[in-house]
Amino acid sequence: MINRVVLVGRLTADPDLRYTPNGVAVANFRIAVNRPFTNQQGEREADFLNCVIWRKQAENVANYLKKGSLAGVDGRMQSRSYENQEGRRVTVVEVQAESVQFLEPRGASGGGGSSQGGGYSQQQSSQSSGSGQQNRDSSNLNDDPFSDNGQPIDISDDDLPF
Amino acid sequence: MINRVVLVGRLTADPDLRYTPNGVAVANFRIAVNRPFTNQQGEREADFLNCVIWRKQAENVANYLKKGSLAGVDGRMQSRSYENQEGRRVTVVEVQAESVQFLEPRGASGGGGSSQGGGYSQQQSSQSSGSGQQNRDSSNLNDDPFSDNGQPIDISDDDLPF
Amino acid sequence: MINRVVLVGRLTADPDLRYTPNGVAVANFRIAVNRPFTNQQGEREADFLNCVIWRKQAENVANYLKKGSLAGVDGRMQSRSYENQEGRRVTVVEVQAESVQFLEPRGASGGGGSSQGGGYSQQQSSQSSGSGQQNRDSSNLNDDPFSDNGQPIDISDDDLPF
Amino acid sequence: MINRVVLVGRLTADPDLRYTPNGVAVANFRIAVNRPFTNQQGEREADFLNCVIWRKQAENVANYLKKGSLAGVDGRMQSRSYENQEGRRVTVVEVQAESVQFLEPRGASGGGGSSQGGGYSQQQSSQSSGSGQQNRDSSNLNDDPFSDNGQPIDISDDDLPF
DNA sequence: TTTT
DNA sequence: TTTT
Repeated sequence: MINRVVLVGRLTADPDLRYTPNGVAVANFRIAVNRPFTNQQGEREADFLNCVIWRKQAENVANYLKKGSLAGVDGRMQSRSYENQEGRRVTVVEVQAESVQFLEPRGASGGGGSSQGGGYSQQQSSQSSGSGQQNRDSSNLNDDPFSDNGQPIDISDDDLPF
Repeated sequence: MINRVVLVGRLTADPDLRYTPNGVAVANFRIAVNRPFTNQQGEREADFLNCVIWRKQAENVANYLKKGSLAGVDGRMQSRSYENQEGRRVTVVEVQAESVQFLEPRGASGGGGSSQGGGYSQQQSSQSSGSGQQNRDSSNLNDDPFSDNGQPIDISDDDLPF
Repeated sequence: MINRVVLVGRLTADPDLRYTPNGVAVANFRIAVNRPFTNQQGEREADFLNCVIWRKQAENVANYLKKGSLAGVDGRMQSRSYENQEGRRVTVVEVQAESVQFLEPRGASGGGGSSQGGGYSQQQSSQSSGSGQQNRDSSNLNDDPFSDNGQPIDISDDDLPF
Repeated sequence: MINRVVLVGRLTADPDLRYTPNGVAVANFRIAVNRPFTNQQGEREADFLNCVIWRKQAENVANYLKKGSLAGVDGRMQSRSYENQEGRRVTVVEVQAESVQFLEPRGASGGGGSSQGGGYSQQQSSQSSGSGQQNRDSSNLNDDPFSDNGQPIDISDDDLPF
């Protein structure tokens, strides 16, 4: 069924690169997309959208994008559901990116990040992309799957559909 | 900034139509979009995506779509953040639909719903669509903004950007 | 770079299935997409868009879609340029489909076509799809690449980027 | 019906701004979108797509974009058909842009153009955009509707659907 | 919690 | 919690 998302926005933080136990790279990043209209108070709001990308492109994203970088994303909307510590069922919606385009000119420093500059190149998914059933450690006190920085993720490669 | 979503899927339940205190119609509905690949167990999974549509189109959606109906949605991804009873900050991502296309042939009955059939017509947003800062009653025990069926929603029309 | 198209419309004719000399299937079809507004005369116009799809999906399209069928297309816009008999350079824009969704309910007969019914299934490109530099026979009197029905197409498989 | 296009690419020439007899601004521009794969010869090709935008945004495009500028386009595919001097019917496909995003950092000079720099701002269509039945002068020797620079276009405002 |  |  048709499921297509295209976004252009800026990273709100440096990307978070990890590896599955089998060595598959996966990067999470969040982009802020400014709305085309202002709210009742005359302020321009933004939407904050989590994105996931796999394999070689994940490493490229980690190497070339940082907080503040302008990037384009072409992918699919994906929903994922888990139970938090209060036993409440939480549904997370994120974008499974199939390709990411770096829109920062080469040598630009977009924000307060730490890595090297981008350069208008584009990453294309080899496969029609992945899945990302990130069955993170449920004993993790933090149930926001985008904030458990630091630890390796406990995805079995059996969960990956490629 | 570019923010574009196109989905085709089936309603998981009848749409939920409400009115703001000022009489603006707003419909919430969820669609299931089957993934183009199967998971490790060979099962075809789906993504469940919440959609919002405003005004005249909201009433059309409520009149012509029901549980099981096939529909196409063209819109934008929107994020919204609120605090639940545990004081935890929850971020909700939904699709602000700008237009909805009914893909059920006229007279078809897609599922177990209750309303009348669809018919391949399409609704187009007059304005570049709305917002949906649905600041629902915070005393509501249920903090899933898609499950507080029944009560009127307490959106001030001042919150609507059109 | 980002190049994304999503269409839902009806086939204006039966799909045209061919094979390259190396046996790669390619189907051309045209879909009519009704505009969301009416013109000055109050008539609803449509856009007529040529689409191309390769390999297994091409055969599925030929088998399950016919004139009048409702279909969804997810793909990329592609331009192609050739010289017509008058020596005039003509640019053709078509959609390279990466996936096609059949939106006709199983058993439905959409229009005046000839083949069997569709059925809500979807075809997904195995690769991030193809190209289609259809360097058709330039001695062909007809320089509309979508109307040279009948003859085999003279694409060398060397021209295919996969 | 669903008809959605999103592109990111670079202008192949300065935009062409004109006015209808009734004073409605319309800008034509062509963008080159690099393909995500290389051809048989290992070269990266591009698609060249004509875009049209109306009213206030047309003037912004003319003021802020020039040859070489990086831009994002969100719009619809539109087909238009006319007869050339040889009496041959020619179909043109172009993108009716609903919004254009300037992706060149402020002060950047993207290419060999002539006008001033862009600046990451975005133009949003007030209406769900326009049409563009650009019934150009049929006595014009050149039947490429994107190359008849210089003369005013003979669109009656009656042809505009807004 | 989920649609065919 | 957020980007320019």
